[in-house]
Amino acid sequence: MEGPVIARVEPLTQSRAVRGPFDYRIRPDHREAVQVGSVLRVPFGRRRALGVVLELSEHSEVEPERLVEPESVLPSALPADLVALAQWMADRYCSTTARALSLLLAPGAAAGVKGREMLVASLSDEGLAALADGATLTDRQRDALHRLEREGETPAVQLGTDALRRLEKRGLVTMRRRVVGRRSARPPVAAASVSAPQLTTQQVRALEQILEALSCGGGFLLHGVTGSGKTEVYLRAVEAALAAGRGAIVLVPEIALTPQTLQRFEARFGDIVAVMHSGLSQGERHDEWLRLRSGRARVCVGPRSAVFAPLEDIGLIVVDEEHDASYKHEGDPRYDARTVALRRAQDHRAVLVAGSATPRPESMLALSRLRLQTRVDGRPLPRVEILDLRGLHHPLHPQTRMALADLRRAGGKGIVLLNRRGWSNFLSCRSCGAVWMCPHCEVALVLHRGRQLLACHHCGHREPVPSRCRSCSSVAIARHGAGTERLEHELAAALGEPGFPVMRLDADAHGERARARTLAAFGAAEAGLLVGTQMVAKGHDFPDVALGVVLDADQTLRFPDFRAEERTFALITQLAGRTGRAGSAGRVLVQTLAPDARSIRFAAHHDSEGFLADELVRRQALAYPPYASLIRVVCAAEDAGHAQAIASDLSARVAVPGATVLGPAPLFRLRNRFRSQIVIKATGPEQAIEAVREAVDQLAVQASRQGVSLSVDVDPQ
DNA sequence: AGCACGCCGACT
DNA sequence: GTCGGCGTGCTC
Repeated sequence: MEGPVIARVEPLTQSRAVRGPFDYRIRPDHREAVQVGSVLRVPFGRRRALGVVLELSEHSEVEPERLVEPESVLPSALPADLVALAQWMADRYCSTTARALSLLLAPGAAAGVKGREMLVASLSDEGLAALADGATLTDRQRDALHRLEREGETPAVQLGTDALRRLEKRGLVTMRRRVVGRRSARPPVAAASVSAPQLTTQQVRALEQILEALSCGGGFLLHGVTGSGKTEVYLRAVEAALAAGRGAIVLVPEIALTPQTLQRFEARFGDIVAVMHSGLSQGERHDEWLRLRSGRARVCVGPRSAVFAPLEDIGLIVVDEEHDASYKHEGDPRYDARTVALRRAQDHRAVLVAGSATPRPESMLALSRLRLQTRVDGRPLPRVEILDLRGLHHPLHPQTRMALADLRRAGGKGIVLLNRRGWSNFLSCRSCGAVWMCPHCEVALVLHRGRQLLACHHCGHREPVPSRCRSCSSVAIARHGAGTERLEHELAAALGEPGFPVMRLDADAHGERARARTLAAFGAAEAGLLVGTQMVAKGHDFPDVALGVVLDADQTLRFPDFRAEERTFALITQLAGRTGRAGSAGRVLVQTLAPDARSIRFAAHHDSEGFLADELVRRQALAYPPYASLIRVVCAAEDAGHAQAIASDLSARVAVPGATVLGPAPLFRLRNRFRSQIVIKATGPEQAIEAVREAVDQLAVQASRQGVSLSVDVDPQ
């Protein structure tokens, strides 16, 4: 018996119109290497493509003369369970197997990233003899040989490559290239060597339930106020999973600014942790992936893509800050890492623990809840005051101004949150009224004064700041609205002084490094203000923040979306969670034009219980998630008619019992493409997903020929 | 006849 | 996504 000779291969094309699998005959010399999950280079049409083996078989339906052989087998094959996961994702998110597989491949596998090689030297027999018989050697050469004798094979750079090269010529050392891991080895840390803090009663109770489920699987929502010690519960649960000989995945939101969580895992578990973060190069990611695949690392900490960590046996999956929007992938397939985590946990009979201070209604319904109601340091929650901004013409409420002045006088720290970047929202001409718009999108350009440009926040278009109006040549240009840049400027002018710095943190603040520096500076400062977008409310733990201010709480509320309330509640609650100090509770001010909005009221009372109960009632009454599923399909094309036509065709095809189809409705033009959207609301998601998948598959060829791209979003955010 | 273009199917 | 084959219709 020579084993299977046919490989069913999915070619990794991005096109919806190309569907595999395609059969290939496996060469005898490839038979051992080719497994389910193997990545092959295959002839495909008159081109070559990468493909992933979905299945092995003895037979093929294809006529033998048409079968060809793969050219090569790439290293870093995908584990079989991830191949199955990709196929499930393709179905669930109405995408293609090839696109899903591309997301799960080892980082850089497609680009041919390999292990990094390093020149290493070792002592030859002649070299050993030379040391003994006192051959002519320079001091440097003698040192090098002695070290090689003591330590064996050593990286050449440590001994001086030039000296070694001469020794090599004389035959005293041998040099070769060796594949090495890119990340500097971290010291293994014994679990006991890092002192773990004493757990609170509630932490103990939560942990007990999680540990009990480790043998059979289960899903938990760890609902705990900020500072209630959720991370310590995760750490203990991971420890237990490791002790049971299994692995763990810890998902964290995509904020490169919170290395704290990563560091706690590394400090507790040492080199058994693979950390995926945005600071790693592609090669480093690849090496971390290999460490997981080979079992050298058994814990993976990282953002949403870490849910695809190639672990053999997963005992636990943690989703930290489970309400965070970054768990939703914005490319195709538009997967939700929380949903995928649940699926993977089921596959591996693992426990899922989703933690948050502001959980989603979805998780309330789907998971069993564990509560952490007290903070580990006993700190009380801050007083939250709602400031009615109606009828006021100044962007700062008098009480806000007073509070800021008091803060400066007392020498404390404060965070001011404004969810709007830039200097001014939009510019208009005072004489003819023309508004500066993005040439590619139907949105106004935002003024960035510091960078001296107008920018489109949707497509990235930028242009110089105008000195006169394009249509009427007037030089009178009005700047409307204020963003974080202007706010920082004005607060610095009004309050800033050497002992009271005003800093800004938003997506504009040049690069991750600069942001990390800003955070470090604010963390270390005795007093001062941190001004920024929602970024400032996420994940960072600064001690001693006495005042938190939300300048425009309605900004998220005005968003035309059924999750607007949830987002607003979360934003205020997260900021409140960051406010307060050991001695005093701190204070949070919420400026709003809608002081009676439910989300704002509940947040002011720290009542996530009440908010969730109320929100669930509302969702049920309106038949919104989690009581129904939404599927959004966007058709985009340079030709408005084509986009509209495909959308209409789609909406006619997806009508299934139990589903309501809304639209097609036009969306604003984006990146030079007109867009038309339909939304399907269904009580039973499976049927609706299947209907959409079929309709999209049928229309895929026609759409691509008309230059229409289809984007399906199951459970949109 | 020669060719540009659009449509359509194939890709193992 | 990309290619080639094929039909149509225009031009030399």
